[in-house]
Amino acid sequence: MKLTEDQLISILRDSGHKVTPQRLAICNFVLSSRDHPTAEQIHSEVLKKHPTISLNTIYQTMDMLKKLNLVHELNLNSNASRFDPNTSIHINVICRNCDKIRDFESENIKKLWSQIVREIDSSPVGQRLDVYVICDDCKK
Amino acid sequence: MKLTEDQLISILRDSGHKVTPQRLAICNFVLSSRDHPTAEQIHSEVLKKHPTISLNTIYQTMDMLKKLNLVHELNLNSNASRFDPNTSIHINVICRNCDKIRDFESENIKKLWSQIVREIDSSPVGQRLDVYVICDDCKK
DNA sequence: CTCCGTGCAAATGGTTTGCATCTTA
DNA sequence: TAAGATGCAAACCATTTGCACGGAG
Repeated sequence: MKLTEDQLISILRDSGHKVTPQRLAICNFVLSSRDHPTAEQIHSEVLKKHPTISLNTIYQTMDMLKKLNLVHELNLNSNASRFDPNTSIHINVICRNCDKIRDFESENIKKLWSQIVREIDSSPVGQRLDVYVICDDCKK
Repeated sequence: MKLTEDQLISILRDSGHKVTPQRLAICNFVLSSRDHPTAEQIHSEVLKKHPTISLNTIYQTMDMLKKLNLVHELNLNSNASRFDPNTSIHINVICRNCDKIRDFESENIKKLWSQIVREIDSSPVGQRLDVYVICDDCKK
């Protein structure tokens, strides 16, 4: 995770949120995840340490993290959203078949992207770059 | 609409689909739309000419159009998907507040795309490029 | 002590499914 | 006449909402 626990706690307190063990557990898992988990997947992971935690709490915490811009939500064509702790400009390489997501970063692409965004006469508050592929596993 | 009715009918027949009045009505509306309508919006529009058409038929027809690559589906953070008849490479400028979508085209996007294809070691089958803004109406 | 967070349960609502009937080719 | 499309109703299921209780500050 790119944030230490102390940094995370500061961010929560500074933004007027209370620090609870459930919140810390959810944030620790999601922010260090490289797998773009669904709410359900976050839930079943955090259940291991907090056996009574509810899905509701996952959703509320993800709303909070979205507002703090610490995660992005990716709505895919399949039912469940996925959460991405990588909030820098990058490409989501997404398999059309199994929804697996791989992050792809490139300086060239960032440069071209910011050039294009400059042409749009509104100030952007975010972006999403998806490239759809059929992943190697699904090609078999 | 970029397709004549005859062209549309040929595409349907060639791909093994029957041509029904409902299908034509839905396709005519969606493919000429510049508004990224939801299934509900398509439904209430087509109801005017076909008072018994069901939402189910809208969904099935949109699935067909997606497979024919005549529309793209955009899942947004709000509940309902929107359908985009512009399947060329472009940017969706989306208002974070009201979900209004404006298409943005630029020569530089093609440059960006060929760069992406060059750098990613899988052949892309599609893409989605979003820029999120707060639109002028919502800024007020 | 007060407010916010948590967790349970119920509600919501877009989308999907099952199936009988109708239509196209 | 056979395969596929339509339309109605019911099912689905991720997410949201309401609310009483509990813990952080």
